[in-house]
Amino acid sequence: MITYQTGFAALADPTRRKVFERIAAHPTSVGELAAELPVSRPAVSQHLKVLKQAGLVNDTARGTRRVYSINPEGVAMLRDYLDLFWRRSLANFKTAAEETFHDRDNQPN
Amino acid sequence: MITYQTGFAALADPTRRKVFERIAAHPTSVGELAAELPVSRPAVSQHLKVLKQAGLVNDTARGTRRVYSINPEGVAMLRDYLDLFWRRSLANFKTAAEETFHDRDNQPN
DNA sequence: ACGAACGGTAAGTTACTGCTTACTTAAACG
DNA sequence: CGTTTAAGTAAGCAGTAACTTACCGTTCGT
Repeated sequence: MITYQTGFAALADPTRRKVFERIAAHPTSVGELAAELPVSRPAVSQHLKVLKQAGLVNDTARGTRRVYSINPEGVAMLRDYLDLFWRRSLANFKTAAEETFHDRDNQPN
Repeated sequence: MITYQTGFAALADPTRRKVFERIAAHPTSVGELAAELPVSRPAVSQHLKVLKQAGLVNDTARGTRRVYSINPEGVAMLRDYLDLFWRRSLANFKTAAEETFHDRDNQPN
């Protein structure tokens, strides 16, 4: 199942985020990623597994290679989560400011 | 410093995300959070420290209490990161589809 | 059919993270 | 002032996470 948990945990690791960003630049194979990064190929494989289970990437068999690309749905899900709480916090600021305004004559603070 | 690293890592822990969400609902004190969650008060304190260093929350002294609220800037930063890669992946899909279209006569596949 | 290329999996090690209890600090208030 | 209330800090422990090397399975080319 794709959850906020798996999504944010996937992006919490710096190496894995680099993998994610390279794939976002253009679809990439496992070996190509491993060549660009300072970790072994199995490490990249493990990171890709985590990213895939988080719903952040897709993979396609392409001969003996396996090409990974970004899954926009998972990315959008996390973005929308953050956007929700961003908007909510702005709304809270607004009402808090209004209450302070209304109370300013009664409550000298 | 506020980074993607600290931000995503902060939201990767389920308890910490609950803390974040409660604060987003309305500014809350440490003790109040601890009363609502299945962890000790020091644990909540430690989570709040991580969230604050990640730039996701602010705190204000309020007598002996300390009230935490959401920091919209940090939340927006993470949202914008995800939005960028979301848009980028959609653009990639589009160009990939166009290339497939152009090649359809030459490359039977 | 065989070898090479590519990639996933297993097992083990090291480092970090989240929790607890115990202690310290700071503000309010009689 | 001393006590109470609230919260941050320290130390220690258990679980997890990110690597490594070694191994196994598939697909392509000759």
